[in-house]
Amino acid sequence: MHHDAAGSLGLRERKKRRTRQAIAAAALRLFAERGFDETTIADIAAAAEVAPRTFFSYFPSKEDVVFAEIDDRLADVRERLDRRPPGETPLATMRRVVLETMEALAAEHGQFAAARIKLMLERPALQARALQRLYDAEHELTERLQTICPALDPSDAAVVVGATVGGLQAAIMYCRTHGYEPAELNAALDRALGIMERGLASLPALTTAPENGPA
Amino acid sequence: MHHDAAGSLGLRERKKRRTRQAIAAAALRLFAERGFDETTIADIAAAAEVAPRTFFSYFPSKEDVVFAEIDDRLADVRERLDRRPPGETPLATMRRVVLETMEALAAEHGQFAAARIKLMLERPALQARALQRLYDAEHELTERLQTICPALDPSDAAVVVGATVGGLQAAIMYCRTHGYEPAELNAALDRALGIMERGLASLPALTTAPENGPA
DNA sequence: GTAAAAACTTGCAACAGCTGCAAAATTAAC
DNA sequence: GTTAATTTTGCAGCTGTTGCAAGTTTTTAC
Repeated sequence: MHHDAAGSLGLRERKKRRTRQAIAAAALRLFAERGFDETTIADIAAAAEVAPRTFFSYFPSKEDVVFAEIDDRLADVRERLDRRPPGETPLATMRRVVLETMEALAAEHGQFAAARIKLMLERPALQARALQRLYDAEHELTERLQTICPALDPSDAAVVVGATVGGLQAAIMYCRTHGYEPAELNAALDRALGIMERGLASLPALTTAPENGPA
Repeated sequence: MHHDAAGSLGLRERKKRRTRQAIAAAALRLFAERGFDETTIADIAAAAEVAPRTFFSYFPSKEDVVFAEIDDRLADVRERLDRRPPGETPLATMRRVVLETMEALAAEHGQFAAARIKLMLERPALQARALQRLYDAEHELTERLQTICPALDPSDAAVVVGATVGGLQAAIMYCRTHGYEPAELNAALDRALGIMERGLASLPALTTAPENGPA
């Protein structure tokens, strides 16, 4: 090797990385400008200066390009899980990771994050894809929880993760669709975690028979 | 009108209903026989004895035909929710509806139910679609919960439904992928409901710091 | 430094899902 | 039985997606 400049990455890898990012950036920009359906693969390829055929060697489908960066986020979550100090209870770990991740997301100010959300809310196909990714992530979390808590019944572990992810997701979507500020979102998440830790039976409204007779 | 035979349904409606069912049945049969991707719209249309173009006036996409009957199931759930006796607490309603629905599903023996599940597990696109339907159903459930419990905070209602649906879904999927019998599934659901009612903190494994130092 | 090998890009052709449109067939209404 | 409304159908066309066979670029070996 000659120089090995640019941090231990061969020319090939660097170029691929740049191309991938160029395609993703072009795609998200065009999606934001004209909409998802109104943008063709040919448009994206032209804007990224590659051949249309090349698009599919970087992303398996037009939908996948929307989630290009999300895998990096998942890596962050994994890292936060690994950073668990000895003595921290699993529940505390959960709470910490959730709040840290939200903080990181808010701080990041991702230019594309907002666009992605908007796209997802508009295009059912994208929403479906996002839900599936979340579902896949659930599996990984369940496995991790089992590793941390060998004493926990495997089916219970699945339930714990499913309920937690489902509850948090509902809280986040509620806040989003109701124009909450980040601070309010954090409060809502904290509240949601509390409900799930203490149980639904801790909500008086759920254990009291409501008046349901009409006048 | 001459007779008004066949229960207050015009010839037109009856025919449409039959056509719709014919298409769905042909599609599910072919999917089961050769697989989803290996079956074309033309195949389905031929088997159902309609023109290919007609398929799309009954179902918006090839994927949607897989979920043809599911809307009827949802109607059942709605009815069960309405059948709430006065004095029943919301938590009890939840528990009752879940268990009744599972019983109905098990009793039904749907020939297509198993095939549908298999398809969903194989085809990511179908799994995504199913998750989205579940997500949409969550919204409706949240609205209903709010109607029943005006005292409940709207964001809390979303969390309650999200956590419940997420937890139950996780339990069901766990049982399915681990070859549980219907009886075991019921037990698992009961257990899951208990966890969510009493809270995650009621699981000792989650509130005890595990040993995490290696040897 | 050059030549061979490996990896990546590209163009071409083709298939399948899906849509709009207008003609043909069917059902309903009078 | 005639007319109006609705449904089915065929057609033409676009887009996403894939396989294949060049052509190009980067890497590796000498």
